[in-house]
Amino acid sequence: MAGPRWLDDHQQRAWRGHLAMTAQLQAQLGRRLQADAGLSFADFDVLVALSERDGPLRVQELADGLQWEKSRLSHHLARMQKRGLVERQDCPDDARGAFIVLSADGRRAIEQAAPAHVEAVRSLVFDGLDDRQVEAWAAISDEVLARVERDRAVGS
Amino acid sequence: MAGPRWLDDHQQRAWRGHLAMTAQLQAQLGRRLQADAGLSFADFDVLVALSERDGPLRVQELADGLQWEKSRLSHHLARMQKRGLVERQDCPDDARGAFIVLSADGRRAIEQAAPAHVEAVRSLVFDGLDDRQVEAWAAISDEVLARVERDRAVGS
DNA sequence: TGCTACTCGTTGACGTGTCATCGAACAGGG
DNA sequence: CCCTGTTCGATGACACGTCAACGAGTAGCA
Repeated sequence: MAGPRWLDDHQQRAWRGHLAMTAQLQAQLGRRLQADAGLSFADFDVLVALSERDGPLRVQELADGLQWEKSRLSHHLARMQKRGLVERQDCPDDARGAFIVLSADGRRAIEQAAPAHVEAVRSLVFDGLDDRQVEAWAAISDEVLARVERDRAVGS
Repeated sequence: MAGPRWLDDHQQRAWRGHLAMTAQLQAQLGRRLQADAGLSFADFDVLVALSERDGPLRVQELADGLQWEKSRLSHHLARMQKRGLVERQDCPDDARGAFIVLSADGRRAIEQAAPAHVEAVRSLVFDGLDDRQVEAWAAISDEVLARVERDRAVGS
């Protein structure tokens, strides 16, 4: 069972803690969002991205901003459109392309969902952490993200 | 757009960093696992749980250990059984129940996959963090996890 | 024994994510 | 203008996760 370079006890503990925490936190935030506003976590991310840069957005731009694969976004937008959360407009510059805009319902949904979601993030996460921990957390995430992206670039 | 109790800049930065990091890290580890051993992240978790407590395991025990919903586990075990990674035995004590055991292929798969996976976790995560950061990370995860579980208990 | 209530694990329906692939449209060089 | 290669976004097939519901078995109690 012992390969070379196993994890030491502290690393093991941190890693298992991270896995458990992310899974449970994600699930709980998702459940709340669903109960409060009928939105999934993914819906929320799309709506936030659309409302931040208000106005039509190309599918590819949206995918870049969300760091989603284009096919995932295409499927998701189709479902959201069917529910009336977003609308498509065709793109005069490029006949292949499509613009995505928030519908009135979509805007209503995000504006209604956001306060409760932010409050949930605050109460589940930040109310338990002091400033030093928040800084440390950001630094850790940045470091790991940088490594993952380097690795992704190499592997491709 | 300004509800009561928004996130401050540091919190915002930490939160977005966390979301991006977890998404990318999970995806990258999953891709590697898939490429190296033909396993998904979920397969890996199940196989680890089965190999840690060597021998037959009741479905519910497995679900508790993994913190998975029983239906998710049932679906997943069906797929893994179809691929020959696990086997079922019936349970003499309780005719409703089922025992799950690692198959020979399953054991081979986990033993082959584990070293590369651990090495990936090390190189993507822990090689970039010092001891103090690892401790801080574990403390943060524990604190958030405790809050989520309290919240989950209340809400139900 | 017979009744009720509960637990075990499975199932079906449905939303979601990934991969490979597609047709259509663009871009640039002959 | 045509040809070639690329990009845009959509699609089909399939793996995955959740919810509600189910049948079968168990436990408690009269």
